[in-house]
Amino acid sequence: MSPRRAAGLPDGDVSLRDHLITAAARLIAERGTAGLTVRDIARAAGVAYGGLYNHFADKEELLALALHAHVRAVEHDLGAPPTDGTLAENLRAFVRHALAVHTAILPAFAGLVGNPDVLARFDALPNPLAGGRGLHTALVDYLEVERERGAVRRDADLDAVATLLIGACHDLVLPRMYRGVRAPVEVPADRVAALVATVLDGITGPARGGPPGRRTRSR
Amino acid sequence: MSPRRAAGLPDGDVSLRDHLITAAARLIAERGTAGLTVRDIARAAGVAYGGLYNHFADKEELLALALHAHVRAVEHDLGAPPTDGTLAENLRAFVRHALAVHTAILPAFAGLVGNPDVLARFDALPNPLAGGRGLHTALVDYLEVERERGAVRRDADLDAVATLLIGACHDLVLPRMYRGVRAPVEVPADRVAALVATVLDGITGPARGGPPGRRTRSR
Amino acid sequence: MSPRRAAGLPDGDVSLRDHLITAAARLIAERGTAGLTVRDIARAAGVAYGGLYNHFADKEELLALALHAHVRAVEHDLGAPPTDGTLAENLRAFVRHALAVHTAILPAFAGLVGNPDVLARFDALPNPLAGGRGLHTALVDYLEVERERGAVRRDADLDAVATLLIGACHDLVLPRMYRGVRAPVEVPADRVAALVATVLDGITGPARGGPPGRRTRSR
Amino acid sequence: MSPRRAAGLPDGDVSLRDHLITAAARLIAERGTAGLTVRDIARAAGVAYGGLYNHFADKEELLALALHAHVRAVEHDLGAPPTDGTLAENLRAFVRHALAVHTAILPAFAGLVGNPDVLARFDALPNPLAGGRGLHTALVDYLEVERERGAVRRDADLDAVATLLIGACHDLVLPRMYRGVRAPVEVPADRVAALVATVLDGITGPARGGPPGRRTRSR
DNA sequence: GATGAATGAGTGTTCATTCAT
DNA sequence: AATGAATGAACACTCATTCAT
Repeated sequence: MSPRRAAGLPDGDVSLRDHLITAAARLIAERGTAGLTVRDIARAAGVAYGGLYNHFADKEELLALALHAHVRAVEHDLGAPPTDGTLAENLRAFVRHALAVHTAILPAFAGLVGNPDVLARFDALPNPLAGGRGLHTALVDYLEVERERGAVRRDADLDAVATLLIGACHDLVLPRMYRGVRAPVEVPADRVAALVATVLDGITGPARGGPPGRRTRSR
Repeated sequence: MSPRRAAGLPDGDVSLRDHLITAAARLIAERGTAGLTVRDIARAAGVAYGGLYNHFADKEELLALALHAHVRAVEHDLGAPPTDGTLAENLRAFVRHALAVHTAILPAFAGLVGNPDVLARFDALPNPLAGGRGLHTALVDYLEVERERGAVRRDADLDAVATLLIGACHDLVLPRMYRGVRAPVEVPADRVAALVATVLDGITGPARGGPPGRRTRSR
Repeated sequence: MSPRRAAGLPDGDVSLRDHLITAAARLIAERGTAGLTVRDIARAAGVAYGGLYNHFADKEELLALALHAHVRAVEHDLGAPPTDGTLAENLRAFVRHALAVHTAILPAFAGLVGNPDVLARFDALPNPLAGGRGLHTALVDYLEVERERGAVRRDADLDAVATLLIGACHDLVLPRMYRGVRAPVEVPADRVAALVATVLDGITGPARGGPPGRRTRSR
Repeated sequence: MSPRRAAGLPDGDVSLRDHLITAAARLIAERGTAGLTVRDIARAAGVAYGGLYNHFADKEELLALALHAHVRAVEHDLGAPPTDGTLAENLRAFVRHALAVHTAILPAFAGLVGNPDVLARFDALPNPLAGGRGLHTALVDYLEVERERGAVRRDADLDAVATLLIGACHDLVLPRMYRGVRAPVEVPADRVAALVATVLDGITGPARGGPPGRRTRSR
């Protein structure tokens, strides 16, 4: 006599625990974490909400795990940005990648500010992004390869580059999030190119080669 | 002839309306906007919560105004970053300024994701940052002056610079916020310098002058 | 030094007390008593709501007086039904009159069920309808005159007639009120005629003179 | 397998939903609908108020159902008026029945003026009175039978008769309701008889047979 | 007397969590 | 183990009434 199987459980070897995490992650992807209730999650999973507490200490634990699953799902869906082009091409692809990642992920995190519980538990899990390394480290690693190849100056601060480029993605995504927009960011190609060109060429000294970045636009 | 004075009102020429906004702004500074209730605000103001509705249409209106007041208070406390040094010095000061601003302000905004009402009303108020121009525009404006002076290349994309530097501040502040840390960010001076140097000098081409940025650190 | 004059008080020799009663009566006429607040009344009077308590013990007292004023206003506006036609004509006019009175008055009373205070105080005031006699007594009085003239049988129970005809008006008005309709009842003339004819002629015995009442309609 | 049982639930096969409806109906019977709160209802049911929302969309839905239950209970308790006597006897019984029905039911409905929601939802339910037909239709139907039998004149307006008799019940009950009296109306038998006699015999023409109605009384 | 801001009990409703079944 | 009704603290908001001015 095995115990009863939950109603909404799909066939196959899936535990209710994993099923709930998956369902919650899907909801997070669709609506962010703000205003998510345990009833919502159980309904999305096709399962009774009380049983949730057989598998998780509380809502926070489930959310932390679902958040993790969501981030992994986003990474899986987006794949890794290509590294087989020129340095500039690769960085532009990386920026587009990071924009997509942040669009998908920030609403999930933002809903949890003031819920340090969930975020603390999330931190205890391995950083899921870029194979456990995080976008930042992934970018630094890539740049190190380029530096070995001589494409990047020896004295370049690769950590700063990562902070600048990934930060720029935050800056482009955040205002949309505040307005509740969930659609993917449509950053024009020339904006992405300008970010990369600025980091590659700097803004001082004699004019550099390559197509010039656009002139200043007022926001 | 005048109506009764609220119990918790400080001495002096302060309306309850302003007192409530101030109290709410203080709470926002201390705890962010997440989970803030009208009773919390009234208690912090030492005042009955019902009276709030004599002065504001609803909680959202008060929050939008308090958010505005909070941002203004932050800006007032921090002052404007200096612009009388070298380009690099000024940009480093700006980055430190933006870091402080974001540390103080992001938790307030992040708690409002999924509450587009408040943000919409906030948007209807004049942008309080940098004399109504916002940090981004302020930075672009400053850089335009430097470009006029010839300190910045003519083809530099100043909008991209602003996005990169302000974005970097987001990137440095966000992880702390997720951990619920409210203390000011302590970004080492050399990290700030590296960000600015990267933007000024780029990372390709022959080595530039000035003190070299630190070599790559893994996070 | 006379005391200050209330802001919204019209010119002339009107006390704030009367002004408030009038304003409240007007609101009752427009919206019934359900959901009426002291703020509504004071705003309608253009006067501070606190001062209300200088003139009335509480909201209930004001409502009772306003109700009374409203009923008197309705009676004044509608005038007395004519009594110079035939018996049937006069009764039809009376029914139309009573329908108008009830349309105007029932919403005021219905909103007060479960507020016995107000109704008790209203009862303590003289019955305003039909010169203090009420519709019922007015109708009985009129019928007594007709009986003296021989138009009505000696053994007729005039009290019963009044209850039947006035009651019929209730029955026609009530369902509309439940649906929140405030527009005047549009009872077709033949329905009014049928009510009067039924009371005059009865429904048994040999056919009577006069135009026959309509046949049964299913409602 | 089954969920927990509510604390205040009586033994036997009763769902909390039905229990709440019953409790609310009892409260309506005792106090009318005016001023009824969800907490009142839950307390009367011996149950936590939050659970109400597991079974009803909102207070209005519960009230509409409770109102319906109340009306059905009243009808059930009173039974159907007999129709096996003479025409006059049957009508007198009907009037007594309608008086009892209105005494029990009017306070419930009157408390809902200005709450059209509840009444709209009540209307969507089948009319519970007289087997779904309503008192008015029931009376008309009965009178049609009598007309077939020749006890009522062919040209009688049966709809008018129903409006007069049922309206008279309103008229007798309403003033008591305004005074908050909830006890059954004690209308003397001769008053009921006079109403019926008036409708049957009219008040004009030669004296009719049967015991004469009482002479006029001033109220 | 007049003012209207201040007060706080009370309202309908939500939702994480418990627990009898 | 799974169920979902039951629970009640918490929420935003209303409004009759008070009272310093």
